Amino acid sequence: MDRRQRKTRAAIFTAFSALLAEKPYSRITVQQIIAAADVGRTTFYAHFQTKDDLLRALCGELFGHILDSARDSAHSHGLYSDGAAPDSVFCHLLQHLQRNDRNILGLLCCESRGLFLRYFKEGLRELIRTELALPDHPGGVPQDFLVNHIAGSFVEMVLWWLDGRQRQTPGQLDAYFRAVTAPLLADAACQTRPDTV
Amino acid sequence: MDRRQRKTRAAIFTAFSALLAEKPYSRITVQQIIAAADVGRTTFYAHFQTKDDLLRALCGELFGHILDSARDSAHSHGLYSDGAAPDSVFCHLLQHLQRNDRNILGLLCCESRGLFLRYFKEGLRELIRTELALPDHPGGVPQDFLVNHIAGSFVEMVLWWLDGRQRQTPGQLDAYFRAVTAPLLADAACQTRPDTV
DNA sequence: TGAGATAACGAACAGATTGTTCTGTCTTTA
DNA sequence: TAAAGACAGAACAATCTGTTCGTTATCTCA
Repeated sequence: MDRRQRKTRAAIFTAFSALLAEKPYSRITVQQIIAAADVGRTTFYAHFQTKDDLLRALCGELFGHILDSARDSAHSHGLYSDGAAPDSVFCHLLQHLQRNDRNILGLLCCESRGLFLRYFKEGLRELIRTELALPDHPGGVPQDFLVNHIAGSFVEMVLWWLDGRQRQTPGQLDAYFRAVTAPLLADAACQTRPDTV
Repeated sequence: MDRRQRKTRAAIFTAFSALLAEKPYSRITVQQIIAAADVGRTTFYAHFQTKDDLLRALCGELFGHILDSARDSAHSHGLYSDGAAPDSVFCHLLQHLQRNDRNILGLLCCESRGLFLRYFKEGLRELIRTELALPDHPGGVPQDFLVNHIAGSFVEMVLWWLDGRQRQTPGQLDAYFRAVTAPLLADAACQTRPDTV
């Protein structure tokens, strides 16, 4: 990709992120974005068809990155690790978040986080579906339901964590998450419910 | 409240709901709302400061209603019923949804459902916090986390149900929900994990 | 190194939306 | 019946959107 393109694209992403940190998505205008990015109006529309399009691109960039990383981790350790918590993929994801790569936390804390989490959850579901060998019908519940439940629970946990000013470490959160989801997977190739936290 | 006010308010709500059924919230303009409601521009702004304000009011109206009803049900049966599934509050909520009171399903299916679910979840959390006697630290997990997990899981389940064209009955869903959450509450005054579904 | 291709700029545009203000009419209520 | 309040209708300035134009700067490849 042309260096000029990369520069403007980056400038727009940065400006957009900064704006999201201070006002809700719905109140951000293209005007403000191009002003903050110091980019011509024409240029913006050459890169993105609309503001929603920009949002999609940003989400793809951010979550694609950490989910790919998680997928790699899954291949070496399994979705739920069988030993030390820090090796689990969920813990891996949480560590990524805490490290705040590319200011992803800023976006997940902003008023419009619902928009981002929708993308995040979609990616998560895909990850769980492909990487975790789920039992056929644990407790009489369809697999599809279970995948949604696990992905959804993870996202809800992240929200809770963010709202609580991130007082827990990734390790703690991972333990909580295991406590509420691992029992459902007792049949699968995963750790049994931890008795201490 | 003045009958005129009630009529206007109702007309706006109805028009707004109808519009939400056919296009996303972000693409609905005040123009369209007042045209559909057949109401003067001035009148709209006399009732609602902004479009977001209208959304808030609608959510309060809708969810306030079914959550209050659920609260009553909780007082007579407990949050998880101890016998027949149809008596549980969660099942009660699901039945409310399925009955599609005030076209609430239309709103939860539309592209902007994220906005509505935020309100719904907030109300749910309050309901669970006040109506369910949770064990202190089941599985070493903070109560607050558990409340969020249960409310969040319920909302995620509803989403899943809606996306799947509502193929399950409230009774089935309630059974699924018990299967994935009841084990966490084994210590509390609630049913143990059902072994058949 | 030079020329063509590509990206960005800046200005300007019509069309639409927003929230407000005004005046006049109708309905409620006291 | 009279005052208070709700509504309609029109018009408003300000803003935003998405597009078009001609011009300048930068990249890429021969």
